[in-house]
Amino acid sequence: MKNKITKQSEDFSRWYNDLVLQAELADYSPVKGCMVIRPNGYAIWEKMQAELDRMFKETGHQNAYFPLFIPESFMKKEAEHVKGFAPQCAIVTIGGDKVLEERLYIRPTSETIIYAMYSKWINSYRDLPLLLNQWANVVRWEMRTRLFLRTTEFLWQEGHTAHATHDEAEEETLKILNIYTEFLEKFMAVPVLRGLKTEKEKFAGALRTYCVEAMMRDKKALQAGTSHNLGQNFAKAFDVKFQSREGNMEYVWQTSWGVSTRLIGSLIMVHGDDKGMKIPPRLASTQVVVIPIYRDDSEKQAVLEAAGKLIEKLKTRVSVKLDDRDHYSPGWKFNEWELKGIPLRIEIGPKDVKNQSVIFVRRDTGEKTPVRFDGLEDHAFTTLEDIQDNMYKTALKFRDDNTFEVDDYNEFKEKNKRDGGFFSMYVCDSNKCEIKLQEETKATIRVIPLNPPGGKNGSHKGKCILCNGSSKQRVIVAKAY
RNA sequence: CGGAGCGUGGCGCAGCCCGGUUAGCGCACUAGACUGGGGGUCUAGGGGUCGGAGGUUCAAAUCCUCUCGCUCCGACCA
Repeated sequence: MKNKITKQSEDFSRWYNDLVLQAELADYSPVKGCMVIRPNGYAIWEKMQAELDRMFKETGHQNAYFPLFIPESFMKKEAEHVKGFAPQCAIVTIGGDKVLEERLYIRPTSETIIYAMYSKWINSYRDLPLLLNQWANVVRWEMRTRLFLRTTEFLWQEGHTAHATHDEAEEETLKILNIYTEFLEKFMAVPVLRGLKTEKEKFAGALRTYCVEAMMRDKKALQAGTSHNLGQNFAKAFDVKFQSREGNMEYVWQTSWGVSTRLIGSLIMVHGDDKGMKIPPRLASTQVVVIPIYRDDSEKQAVLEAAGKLIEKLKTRVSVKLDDRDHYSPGWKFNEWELKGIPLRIEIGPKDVKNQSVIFVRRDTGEKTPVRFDGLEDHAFTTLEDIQDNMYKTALKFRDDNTFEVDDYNEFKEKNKRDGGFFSMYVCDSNKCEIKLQEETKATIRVIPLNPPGGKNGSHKGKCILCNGSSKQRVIVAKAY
């Protein structure tokens, strides 16, 4: 009965694996590098999908579905794109029992096949903007995998839009970045840094890649979502043209953007502790678990009856589950639900029934509070709101406490090695400095933040920490997943 | 692909060097009783041809060869 998970402080990586397996979020599959998402994990993904889907639709996007297989010739049309993805693709060469005339790539992402269709569907400026999204699985042949964070097959959504002008495409790219930010912060209680990827880190085939980056409890960065302004690169490769109002044939301006089941990994690593997972209330399919406590049959009857009535009231405001399994002790259940991250636990025993009150136990703080039967459902609701809020604040404070402004390379190297964290520093645009940085410190430029804090005299400019060359603004450097 | 480690009931391991009764332990599981406000106790059970193939031997979980898989650390990536 001692399925203790490894302590975070002992070995973060083992802690993560233990948690994922023991909280029954996912399991290793018989296929190398792939995972099985178990009901506990999938429930979180469904919640994420529901919220994001709503946000996409509210901003005018529609869902569609494109094939899993992509003709090899499509993959090869956009030069940068092929270069970026060819090394990590799975390819079907046989169909039925015949060798295929043209090999079929299993989509690592769907730009190519979607834009082949766009070129067919888009004729006039009246057809724009075209705003589609698909929920799908994709396959990338990874060398090293980790549950949720990097698996050979994963689930995601990919949005693909086409616009008449560069500015509209840019606006769309940023609009999505805002949606991701809002989703991460409001629902996942994960604070993010928004900004631009460097040339080196951007998506293969994009003009610009924007991203949201979050800090995990081990102070490493995780890219939680990306939004690409594709410019006209794919439009040219796939001949996606439209006739403008003025009658000219022009290439469309495109965007693509996505978040994946990796978000579940970030949820775990941002909030989890030595007891297990912490699901933010807004993503919890079960927000409250009620644990009845009794000794004999007469107590059991009285407690369950009272619990039943309370649950009816609770159901009007929160999602609640009664754990009336008889073969586990209350203590066992406490640990079990804490491991699984249920935000709020309500204990009800004979004493409570007598007092017309119950005990609330918060997963975020562990705090125990007696609460009267009267108005219980409202109290549960506001407690959940408070948990949601507190989880965000705690994560934000952790990130802020571990973000450092540095102007001396040696100081950075030492601190990065010793403590880790996010480092705000000046780095110039040259690829050379970026590569040197990575080679010498294992840290990379995670993001060039939007709206950087102003330097002295409101200027953002500074000297590159490596070569002393000029740098337009501070960037965030960190070790990353 | 390079380095390290590991494959023994569902899970975690011991046994292996130094071959030899019936392959053992903890947890989980089943039945029952007592229990129940932070992972309860006792009793009685079920379950393994030791990753796979080949070899050495009177005899292999144990020695040898090959092979497959997994985890961790690096190079690639959401």
